[in-house]
Amino acid sequence: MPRPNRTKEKRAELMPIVASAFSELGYRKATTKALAERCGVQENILYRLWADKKAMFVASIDYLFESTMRQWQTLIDAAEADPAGGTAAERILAYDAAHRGDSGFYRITFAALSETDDPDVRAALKRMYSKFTGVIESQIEGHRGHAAGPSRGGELPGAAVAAWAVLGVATAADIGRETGLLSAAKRKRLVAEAGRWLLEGAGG
Amino acid sequence: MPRPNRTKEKRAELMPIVASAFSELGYRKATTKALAERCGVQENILYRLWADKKAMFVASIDYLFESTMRQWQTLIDAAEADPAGGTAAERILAYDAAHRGDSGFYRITFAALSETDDPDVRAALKRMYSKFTGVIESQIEGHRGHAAGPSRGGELPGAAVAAWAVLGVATAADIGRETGLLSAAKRKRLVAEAGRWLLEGAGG
DNA sequence: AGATTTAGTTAGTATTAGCTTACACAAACT
DNA sequence: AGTTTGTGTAAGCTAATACTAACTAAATCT
Repeated sequence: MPRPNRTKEKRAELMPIVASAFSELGYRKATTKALAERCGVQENILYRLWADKKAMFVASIDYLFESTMRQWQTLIDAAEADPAGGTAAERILAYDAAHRGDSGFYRITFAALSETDDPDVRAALKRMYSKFTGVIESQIEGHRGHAAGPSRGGELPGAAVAAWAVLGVATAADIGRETGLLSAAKRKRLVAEAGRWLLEGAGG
Repeated sequence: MPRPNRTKEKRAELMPIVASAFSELGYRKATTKALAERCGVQENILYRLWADKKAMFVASIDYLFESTMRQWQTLIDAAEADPAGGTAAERILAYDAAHRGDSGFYRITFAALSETDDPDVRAALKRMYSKFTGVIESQIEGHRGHAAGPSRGGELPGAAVAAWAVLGVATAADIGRETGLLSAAKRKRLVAEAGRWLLEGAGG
């Protein structure tokens, strides 16, 4: 029988390019023509890999989320291997404070958030934020359980609330970056300080 | 001489309709046709009031921001008139916790945040967030200065950081609403708890 | 009334968007 | 070799979008 199907590989090859195009351009300006050009293929090809433009966008959301999760997982693994270097929550927070927004991932979330009347986009976003806050929440719980130091006990917001708040603070950093209102140093302080504050209510 | 120019009045009349259209539909789906239909006029007319679609969008951003500020101002005035009922910061927080997102204002900010490669849109956003965080910051300072109760002093994040964090938490509430991941009650808790926490580090 | 500017209506244009068709070539199999 | 399926290239199609032009009617003035 005939030549083998390389669709999956091709999709994997173009996915990062498509995702970064959506990140940089937003949904509207990431025209199918622009996407194809960046991929160095004809528009045609993209339509053999994904049903339509929206599918390319949704796939980009999933892809970028999973990239982030892989990154986090290495930090979680590192924390497990070497507990003395801080909890996973602390490491993620520190990493995020230093690199928040570097990937431009947040830009795609803004694009998605203004396309939420589409059920597929909304579903992808929901998936993403649900998993994100879930992971953050369990990391916060893990941190509060295992970390020494002055706990503020009952006064602390619940882990679920704190998780959403942490996510919000990170988003604020993104907005500060996007508008040019917050320098890299200030963004770092924002994520680190407010994040730590929400994590355990202590000044570090 | 000839008939008087009603341009300003007409603009003021249509502005809320245009703004709500952008809020509901996002930039992309708020076509000039759709905008005109909602306004009950021909597209033509809109182009006599604003230079182009982008100008309508930017005007909407400014308009919605100013609406919010007027709302806040009444709370600030009320706090000044009756200090016993809580500081302005507390009132704004409480109000926001209860009504966050009702206006759909946040939807336009998401749309704007994915159009930031346009200098005019970026400038409008920058203006908006700059004023917002400025007001929040001064309210936080006012609160910390005047409020009684257990202060956590040096451990608190600076007012500027706290202002951005509060804004972020509010945005997280918007995301939770938009994705359907946070119920009204949970959003309220999020804004109230995390907000209060960031405001003064006390459990209320 | 007549001049002059605004307001409303209708129609239209140029471009571009997303998406498809058609066809030649390449690679795997029997 | 021949068949079959996958891949690449080129062109094109339809619908919609942002934006304009042309014209009529209505106000306000002298």
